[in-house]
Amino acid sequence: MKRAERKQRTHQRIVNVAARRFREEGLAGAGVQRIMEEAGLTHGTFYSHFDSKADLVAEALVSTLTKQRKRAAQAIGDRPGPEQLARFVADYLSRAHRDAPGTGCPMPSLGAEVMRASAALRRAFDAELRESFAQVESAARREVSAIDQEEIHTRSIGIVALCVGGILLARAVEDSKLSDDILRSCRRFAGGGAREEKEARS
Amino acid sequence: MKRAERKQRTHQRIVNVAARRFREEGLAGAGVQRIMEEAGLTHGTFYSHFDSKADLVAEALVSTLTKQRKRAAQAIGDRPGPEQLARFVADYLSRAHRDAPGTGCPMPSLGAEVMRASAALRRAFDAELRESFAQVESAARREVSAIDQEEIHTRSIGIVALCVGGILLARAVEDSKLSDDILRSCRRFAGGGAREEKEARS
DNA sequence: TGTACATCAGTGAACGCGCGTTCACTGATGTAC
DNA sequence: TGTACATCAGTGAACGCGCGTTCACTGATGTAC
Repeated sequence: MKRAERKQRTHQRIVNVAARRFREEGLAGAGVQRIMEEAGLTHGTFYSHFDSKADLVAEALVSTLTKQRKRAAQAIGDRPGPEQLARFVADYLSRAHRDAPGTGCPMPSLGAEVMRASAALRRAFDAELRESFAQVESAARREVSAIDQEEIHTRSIGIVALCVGGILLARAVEDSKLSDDILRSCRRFAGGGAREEKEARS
Repeated sequence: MKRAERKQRTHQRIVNVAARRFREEGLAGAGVQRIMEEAGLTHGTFYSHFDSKADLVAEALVSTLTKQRKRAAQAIGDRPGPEQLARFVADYLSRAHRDAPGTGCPMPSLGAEVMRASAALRRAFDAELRESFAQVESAARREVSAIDQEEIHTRSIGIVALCVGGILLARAVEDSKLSDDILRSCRRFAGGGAREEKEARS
């Protein structure tokens, strides 16, 4: 079974390269040939690993969203307490995250292309997004003392949208002072003001 | 001077078609040839109107951001009062806006591509975004009674980011119930809960 | 254990296509006398 | 006012390029006897 093992490793290598390049250059901007080249292969063998580029996109997208949740879980930490949500927000809306689209959350960088993609890809995105909402919701449940379940739900989705929009805008502008201002304002608006100077991702 | 006038009208027609198609299909997805075809012209004459596709992109982007502010101004209305911000949010985070990317705000649909674009385009985006922040800020100034200037600034940027992220996510998911939930939650999170059932864009 | 064979991950050339861009041209429009 | 000419918005064919995809092949790896 060594052959299958090696193939699987190659497969994963392609997915990893693609996941980074898609986030950096967009789904349309990152081509099969250059992804394969960076993975140390000729583009001919691509189709022995994937049926089509769309398959690679789907696998890479799910992979990055899963990794993003792992990263968020690390930022939130395992100590329960009122600061869990604030830590998530501080990590997500950090300068480090803004400056590294290739290793960050795929929602700001690929969301618009997902919106134009096939129903199948959007369904996959759906499922992943629900997981992310649930993750934030469970952190929110321990955050502010006296809010009801519905408000926790509302607040969790709102914070995720705020984070995604904040990173998107902070990356799109040219002036770095404006960009920093966007990050800072979004962190405060999310209620993470108390920890705003602590940026987990350095 | 009739010739110049006619040319200018043609020029504007191209920009209008492009502005819609860019938002619908992305900057990379909308090609010069099909834009020209839809404007009722052959693609050959494109370069008597623009130096390059990048020029068209810049002009279309500025045009749509300006129009977006006009639309927002209309939604906010001219009556001063505490509901101005809520009206902006209700209009922006409406199902109608979500379902019509081609005529809506370009930030959710094109933000990620702007982030990868030239410094020149990002500077143009910069300037437009500042105007949009200022518009929301002036509405926010009349909204909640006792908040200081800095909080108004923070809140305005936060609300814009929330709106952009909310529309982005609401468009990307496949399940319409989840999408509606995202819009509703973001409206409430923005503090626009009181008016949430009133969707200005029908 | 040694050899002959089958497998299949990876190679490299080629495909049709649409992209952004160029350019020699046409012919209606507006101007000059 | 009528005519001859210049202008230039728009035409249509062509360019080189990189895209996603296909396919006949090679040669190292693992298996069977």
